[in-house]
Amino acid sequence: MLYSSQYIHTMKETPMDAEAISHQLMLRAGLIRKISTGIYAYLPIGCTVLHKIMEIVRRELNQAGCVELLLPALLPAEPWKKTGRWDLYGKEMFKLTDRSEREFCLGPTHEEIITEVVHRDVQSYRDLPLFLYQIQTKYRDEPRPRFGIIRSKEFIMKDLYSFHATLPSLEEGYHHIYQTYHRIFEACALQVKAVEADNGAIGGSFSHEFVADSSVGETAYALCPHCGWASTLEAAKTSLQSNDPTEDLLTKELVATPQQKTIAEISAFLSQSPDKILKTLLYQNTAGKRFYVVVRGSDSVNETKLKKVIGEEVFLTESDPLIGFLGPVDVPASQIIADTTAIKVQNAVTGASKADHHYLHVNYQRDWRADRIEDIRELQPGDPCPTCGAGVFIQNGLELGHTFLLNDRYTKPLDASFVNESGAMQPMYMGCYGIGITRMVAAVIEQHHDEKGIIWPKALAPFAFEIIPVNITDALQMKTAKALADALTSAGYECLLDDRPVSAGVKFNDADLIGIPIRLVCGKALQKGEVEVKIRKTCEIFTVSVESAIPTLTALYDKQP
RNA sequence: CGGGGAGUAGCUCAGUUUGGUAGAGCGCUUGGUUCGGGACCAAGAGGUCGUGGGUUCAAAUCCCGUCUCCCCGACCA
Repeated sequence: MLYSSQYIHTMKETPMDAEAISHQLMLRAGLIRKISTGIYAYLPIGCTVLHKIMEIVRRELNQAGCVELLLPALLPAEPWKKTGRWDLYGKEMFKLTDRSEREFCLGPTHEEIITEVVHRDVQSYRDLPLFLYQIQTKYRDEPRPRFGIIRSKEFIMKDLYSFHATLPSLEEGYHHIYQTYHRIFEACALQVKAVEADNGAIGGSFSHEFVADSSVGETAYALCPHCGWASTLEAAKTSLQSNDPTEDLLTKELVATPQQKTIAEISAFLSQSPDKILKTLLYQNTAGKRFYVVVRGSDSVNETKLKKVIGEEVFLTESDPLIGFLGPVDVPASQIIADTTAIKVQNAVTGASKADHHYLHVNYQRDWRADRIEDIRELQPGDPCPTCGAGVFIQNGLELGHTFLLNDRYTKPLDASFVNESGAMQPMYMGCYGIGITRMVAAVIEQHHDEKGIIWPKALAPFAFEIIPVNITDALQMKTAKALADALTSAGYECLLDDRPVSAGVKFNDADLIGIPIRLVCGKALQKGEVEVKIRKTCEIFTVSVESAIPTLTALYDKQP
């Protein structure tokens, strides 16, 4: 393939509005172009990489017994209404109507529609289990798209759905896909961890996120260095035990704390450490019902955990005049949700529900009670690992895949039932498993680049070899370059021959930017009958004779990661 | 949704304070000299200064509206 007949437009300067390294490199190397916020076009070499990823995903899934199909991107509203997600999905869903005012959405995900399809065709347990997947563009109206294709309004996802006759079959299928996912990421040279996760809006019982190490990750998760346990903060149970020695319970005391609203201020003003302070947060549901949420001053509430406990959407109230001086004393226990650690704080400091005042020496049972005592605090670095007790780390990563057990969350409302072995009707058990294909491109670049540009792992490289005749007016250089390209191509390797009439430096820098694994230079060494070989990843350079080049190069390529 | 910043040539940006004929570098075109790490010389092309209105003899510049884009935050009492 001649460079001049390809469509590769590199940029010397980094576009101002690109933050993440992968975003900058994709723009500079000419893989993508921005069309609008969160919407990108894939230029030919970006498109090639995308296809390589899709092929790996297909190969591994097909090998694992999954079957590909293609669902529409434009979806009717009815099934979404049946499962309640037409409203639940909220503003993230692109909704539209056709000319006769029928309601549709651009699919943000496809549980409903696949369930409808399967429901029509599958009537017997003999047809189960079933693993169906598609590679399809998804549409989500993200509140804040960012980092190029990492968080965008339109993206390509591989979504797989499994259907089962029994729960054990579902769990077996889940683990099967879990293993397959590790193989997929490994085949794409991605370092990925499986992390216990929250099920999110999709519903279900347990779940994992597959998270890539990345500096631009938006998924915070806890990791145990000792046993390897990992969990997103939204799902992480905290097993912190308060082992304070028992103190004498002192008499509750009202103190003036003018203008001292934050934990930091009160901690300084009263010389109390934050973990001796009770923080009271006021939440309300959409109907305006109040919830007083109590955690230690040193802790934060994880709202995902809180919402799960409450069982509905709640919002932090910011307008109450007593904010800064709220406390659980004298609040009915039915309105209080306390964290498990909060009730153990003895002789605590807390707001007095009176402006500019706090109480000292407040104690659970005696001074306040909560009807609900739950794990709602966010895990903090150094907290004990729930499985082995070692101190956990917290780090960020980039979510590439997510697996869920959905049970009958969708099959029941959509009436996707089958006749089981004993002849009875029952809803199918369902699992769902996604991989962000477009996001993987960015993740690979995040993990494989240097200051000069991208370093493609060979499984994803748009070309295996890049051949550079230093001077295209030199007949010997061009002839040799073309001969090498032809030989490598007929041996089954994709080659890019940079035939542009530009200076050597331009070609070298573009080659480094684009990141083809092996570069061949036909230049001054040709006088000795040699071509120069550069390995992009290691920057190692050596020469080989033209005659022995092909076997040497193919052997070298086959050894590349 | 809240806050901050920015829209001037394909890209990066200057010019705006203090109103007076539209600028630079890179890129692009043509010719020549170069030819192993983003070469040089010469000649060119390219912008209704995001957009609508207002003030003024005169607006990229001042005022009001509007659109788009980027960043940060999305509330821890």
